[in-house]
Amino acid sequence: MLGLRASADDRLSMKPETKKSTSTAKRRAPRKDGAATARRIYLVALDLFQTRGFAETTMRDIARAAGLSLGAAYHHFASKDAILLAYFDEQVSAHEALCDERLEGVDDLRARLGVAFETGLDVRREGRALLASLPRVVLDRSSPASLFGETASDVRRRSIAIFRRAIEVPSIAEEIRPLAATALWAMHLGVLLYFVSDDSPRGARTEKLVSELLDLVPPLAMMLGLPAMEWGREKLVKALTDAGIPMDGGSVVGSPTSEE
Amino acid sequence: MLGLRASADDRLSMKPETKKSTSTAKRRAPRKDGAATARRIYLVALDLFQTRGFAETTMRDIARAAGLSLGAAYHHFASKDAILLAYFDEQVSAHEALCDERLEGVDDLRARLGVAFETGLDVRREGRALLASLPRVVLDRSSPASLFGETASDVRRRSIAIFRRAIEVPSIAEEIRPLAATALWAMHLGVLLYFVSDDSPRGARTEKLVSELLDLVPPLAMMLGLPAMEWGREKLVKALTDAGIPMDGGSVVGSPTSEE
DNA sequence: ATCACATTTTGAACACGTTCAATAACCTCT
DNA sequence: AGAGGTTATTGAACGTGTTCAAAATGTGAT
Repeated sequence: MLGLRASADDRLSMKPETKKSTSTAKRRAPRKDGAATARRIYLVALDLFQTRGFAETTMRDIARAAGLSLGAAYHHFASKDAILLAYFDEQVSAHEALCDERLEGVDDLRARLGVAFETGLDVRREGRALLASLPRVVLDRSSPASLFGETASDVRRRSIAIFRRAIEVPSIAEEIRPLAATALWAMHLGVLLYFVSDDSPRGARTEKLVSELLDLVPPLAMMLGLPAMEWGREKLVKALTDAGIPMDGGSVVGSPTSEE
Repeated sequence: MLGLRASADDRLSMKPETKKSTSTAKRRAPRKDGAATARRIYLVALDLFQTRGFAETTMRDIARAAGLSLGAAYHHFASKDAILLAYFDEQVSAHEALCDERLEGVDDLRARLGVAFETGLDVRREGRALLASLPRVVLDRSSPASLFGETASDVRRRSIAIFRRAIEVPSIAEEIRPLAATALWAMHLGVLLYFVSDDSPRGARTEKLVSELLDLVPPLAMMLGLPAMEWGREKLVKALTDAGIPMDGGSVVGSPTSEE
């Protein structure tokens, strides 16, 4: 009902000690149905999240609905946030797949951007309401299950990579692609933020906004590609790299020291 | 020790029912020291936040340190977030005052931008670590004490207004000032995000980043002011206003309906 | 002084996310 | 079959933010 795919299973369990017994060559068969239970919890939880909202759903509700005890639920998911995180992760996977598929054979920059953004919305349309809880999970450094640090920079990286592939056209110079991809990703985040509170039929309002904003990108890119702009381009890239902000999605705010 | 000013007192109590007895002309003298107690809680709380961190400080700690019971603390502040919010509010006030003061007599655009950004950092330098809790409070819609909706759009509005005043120079056309101010404010937010994890001496790294980024703004503004850019400007402004995103800070993500 | 009233304070309670030691179920190797 | 070890599950507990009815404390008018 939510478009989950089996490939997401290995990302469902986020407990660190899960992969510890790989010392010798012994392969231990998955016991009874550990992954299956995790998946059941996951599905039940998402259903509750969508119905009542994230904050209004308690871990006890989830455990009860999944037919487990509270402690058992915590055995499969390190935290409540981790369940949500798995969902966002899965959405990014879906976005990756759908976007790459529809990008096939499309050459025009504007069209490619349209695909990247449209598929991003398509994938999240059903779980739109749930998206409102994203900021808390994504931006809160203190929460251990939260990204921003390393725990799930993976999601960020992959999400940026989607836009990087979308702009792989001759009209966009190689050297500004990382920067452009990150900029588009940021724009995409802003669009999603708007998407959350857009109650027009199927998010039509957001679609229109995206369409008009994207119309501006190719001309802008063409301008920035002009030789007269070289000074600005170089200075911008230098300023950001000097500050330790890599443009490959490794770290968004780039803490100069602690990141390794 | 934190640069608090008396003018912030009226923003300290965020409970709605506080101002209800203004029916007749009777003026009831402030009882004993309601505001004073609130201020004591506020100061003690900030001290604890700075020392141990926001998440690690409990409301019970705050109440004990202020010599009150837990319930009494909640009488003065609706939530833990509300205390933090009061602090951010106060920082914006300090930014307003300091920036307007130093802006006096400065005409050059680049210099004015420098003042606006530098004072923004100056004001927050002491409480830098505490700033890390901002995203949670600012972006979480579910929390009642949190902005994003109406509760504290005031802070946002005033913060944007600072940058609006900074760009009131002839070289910036009237009609793009709202847009430019909001863009600068967003940039300022990004800078603050970087500031939080910058552990160079006094945030020197952030200073440098700001300086290099600001160098790019005047040329960019000049370019955007060119007649050839009119199409893009108009289209951008139209797209954003069509989407219900006002450029005066009323609502950042612009929920098309519920906002009134 | 006394009454009525608003504010302040208290202490106990609630629901929540999370942790933990103990126990049960199961697999693999001998 | 049994031993050793790993995983799954349980139920109780902890500490947290927040709420609430009741009591205390003051203020203004009678």
